[in-house]
Amino acid sequence: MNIGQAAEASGVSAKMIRYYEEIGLIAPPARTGNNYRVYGADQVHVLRFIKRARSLGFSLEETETLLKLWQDKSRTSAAVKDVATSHINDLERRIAEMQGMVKTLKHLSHCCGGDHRPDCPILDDLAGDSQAHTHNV
Amino acid sequence: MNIGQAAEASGVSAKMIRYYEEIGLIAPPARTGNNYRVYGADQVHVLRFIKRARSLGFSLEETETLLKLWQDKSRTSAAVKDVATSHINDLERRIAEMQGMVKTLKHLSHCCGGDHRPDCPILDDLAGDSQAHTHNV
DNA sequence: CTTGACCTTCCCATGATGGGAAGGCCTACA
DNA sequence: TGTAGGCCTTCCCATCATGGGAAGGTCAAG
Repeated sequence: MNIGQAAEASGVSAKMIRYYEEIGLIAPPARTGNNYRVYGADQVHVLRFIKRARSLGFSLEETETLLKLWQDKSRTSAAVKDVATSHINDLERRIAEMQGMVKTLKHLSHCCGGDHRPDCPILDDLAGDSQAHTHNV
Repeated sequence: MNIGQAAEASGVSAKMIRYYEEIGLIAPPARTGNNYRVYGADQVHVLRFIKRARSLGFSLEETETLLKLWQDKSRTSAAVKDVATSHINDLERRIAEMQGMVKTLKHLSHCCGGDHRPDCPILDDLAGDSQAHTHNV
């Protein structure tokens, strides 16, 4: 299987497959006489594993850890769970951060007329105008 | 005021102030005879505006738009609100995406023993083992 | 024999930020 | 007067994951 077909089969672009090889995430595949990379079902399986891990938001570094655990038959499930848990914590931290932004922005937007006039509490807030923090009740 | 003091006063690092100047987000400041950048209260105000916009998750490109609107006295608040609204939508999309990841990960973690044994539904899921999607009820 | 679809490597760009080197300037202190 | 250290300057490099594209080799079908 050439790289294009492996990309098709795994959902990982050819560009990324080469990159993963370059950074040592995956092993260099065999080459044909014309220097083309050749992949088998096993490598495609690994690529799909990576793809799935990435889609769950794991970094390539975390993905590498998970890949090694996957291939280590003497791993403990606790080790895997640790990786997952710290990733969950990271995601939840980022979610909370963004939710804070959304909350502020929605409040400001709500207070903004959104009309033809220039007066805008959103800009007032960005400009540090404390007036903007006052709720017009 | 030198760049270090402007950084201190605005909360934007000297490194970033120079970068914002380089990309045209802020105007090049005056220079002293020894080629040092000099900032006044106005420039610090702009930097604080940028800082605040960044803390609300606006990209530098969006921040530039907001800065221009801020400085344009004939702006409409609708124009500002549009920028804020599309940013809110973007944040909410990303939040939902991450929440989906968290949901899946929590489910898998819940199903994972987290003990000394190697059996792990998290890895099974990443490996595409459909068994892992089965809820053990 | 040509055309088009592959493949190869190499370089560059993204977005926002930090690190650090090499060198210039200024101030305080001995 | 010399020097130490704390600023400043520009320039280059690294991050993280991905894509774009050029220049050139290979292969299969027509």
